[in-house]
Amino acid sequence: MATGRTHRPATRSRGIPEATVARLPLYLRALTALSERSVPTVSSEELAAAAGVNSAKLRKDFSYLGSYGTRGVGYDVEYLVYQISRELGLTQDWPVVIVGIGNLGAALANYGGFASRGFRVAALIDADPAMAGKPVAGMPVQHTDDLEKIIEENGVSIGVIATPAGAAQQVSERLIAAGVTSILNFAPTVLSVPEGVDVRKVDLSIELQILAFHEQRKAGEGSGGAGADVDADTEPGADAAAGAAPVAAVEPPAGRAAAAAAAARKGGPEGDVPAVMPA
Amino acid sequence: MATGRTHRPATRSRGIPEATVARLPLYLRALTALSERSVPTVSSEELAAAAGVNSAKLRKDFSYLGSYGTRGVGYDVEYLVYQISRELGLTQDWPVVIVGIGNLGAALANYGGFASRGFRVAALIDADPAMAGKPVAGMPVQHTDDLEKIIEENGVSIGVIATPAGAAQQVSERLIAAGVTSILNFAPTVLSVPEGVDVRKVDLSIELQILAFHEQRKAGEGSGGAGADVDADTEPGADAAAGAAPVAAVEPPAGRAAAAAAAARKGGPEGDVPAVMPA
DNA sequence: CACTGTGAACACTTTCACAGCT
DNA sequence: AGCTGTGAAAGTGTTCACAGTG
Repeated sequence: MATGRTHRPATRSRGIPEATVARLPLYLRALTALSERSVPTVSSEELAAAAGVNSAKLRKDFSYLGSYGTRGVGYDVEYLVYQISRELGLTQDWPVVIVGIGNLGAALANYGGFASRGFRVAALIDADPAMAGKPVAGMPVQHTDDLEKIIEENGVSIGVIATPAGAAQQVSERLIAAGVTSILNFAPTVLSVPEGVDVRKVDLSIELQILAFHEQRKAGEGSGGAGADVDADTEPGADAAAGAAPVAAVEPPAGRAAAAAAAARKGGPEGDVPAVMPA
Repeated sequence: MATGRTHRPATRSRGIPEATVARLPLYLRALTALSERSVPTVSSEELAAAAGVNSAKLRKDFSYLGSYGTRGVGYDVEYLVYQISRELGLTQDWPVVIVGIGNLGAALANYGGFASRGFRVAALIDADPAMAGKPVAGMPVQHTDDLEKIIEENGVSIGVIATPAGAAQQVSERLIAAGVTSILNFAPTVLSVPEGVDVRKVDLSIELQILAFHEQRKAGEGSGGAGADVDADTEPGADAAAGAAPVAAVEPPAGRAAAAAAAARKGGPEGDVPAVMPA
């Protein structure tokens, strides 16, 4: 148990590390695939490979759930599927609402994996009156005016926000006031929410920017100010140059005034990073 | 990602921690907003609040980039925008291709923030011949047959996969063979790629499952230890919330046979967690 | 004085390596 | 013999608190 920070009740340690929780869905997916192929048992090694992690990590993760394996044999697939599902709360049904039915919202609504795993789309909500009543994914879009009613009547506690950035904060406040306590936010904004409400964020441009950072490292940078590509991110086993990365030279640093000008030029036509979808 | 091997050169390295890299886009977004309001300087405290992190973390993050602030004053907004953009590689143009133009692919193609920040959609690619030529986001969809040609001609090094799960691995292999070295994967599969290729994953059902886990904690389970929640990001506001969360009790554990049966019952109609979009 | 920049403490995560069970 | 489960070590990330500076 290591250093218990404050006093954790010595009961069955219910404290599953966040990093482990984030991997459970991965294991579950791999296990489900095995289950469909009627594979009865897996070793930590096999399952880890399927989930894309290493086996020590997997075993450690499972050890937080309990001792569900059999030494010398491995894990019973069906049993583990059940245990992980239960741990994740997927043995109950979670009604969710999707707010903002643009391209992205529609894509989410059509997402099959939703229904198959304990989640049920209870309603699609959009602010555009022209959308109201239109069927999306076999379900009529409802107007934002009814948001509170919909949340309450369906006992919704998880909301998905797929609105433009400008609307997201307000939508989140209405969702929360109506009883939602978990939000999955696709709008490119930081939501500020009261304690006790969980927010997870999915943000395309952040992901791309992180990729660009690493991509830049791979490309050139052999010499000069920035130093060698220290973080031996990986060996260029397969020649990174193949793709002829863009060569545009980075403008050299300059005095603050000049730099500021350069930065200002970048200001796009749109305001802040705009919303993922237009309506 | 990179198996960090043995000794790290003790040179005061350019090694920016991954966690910091992941936050730079957040800072950049907040700074861009300030820049548009012509705010000349920010303190770490203010900027941190806008980005949803705490100020110590922000200062530490910036310290990896260099000393870009002024003691007693704060940071010059324009200057920081430029420095972070440069660090992230956004001063150059990154052509990207999107493969799989279903609902999600179309949503991504229409995503405005793409273009405004160093990323340019070079092509939309889909396997459906019926899609070929159709305009999406003002751009004709091209057929998968031409994938390699498109990648090479445009010098694309970043690919976005928005295909069904079943196609993702193969698509990634073709992208990589053609020169792509960074992939943003929206398909619910673990991609296996050679060393030197970065993959980032965006997965709706994983995010929902993580939310469900925490949601479940909030609902029942009042007695046990774990009380705190995930991410205490912003300042505590009103504690309100108080939603009526679903109360359905989790089925009690049972003997292995019974549990397995229960688990089996859950097997969804669809195969594995299906793709986000139908292509 | 206000605010940055940073060493040092602390907390969390991953990895190692092996004891222990079947 | 084979594989799980887990302490302990190593590595990463976060927070504290204050020295240093404009």
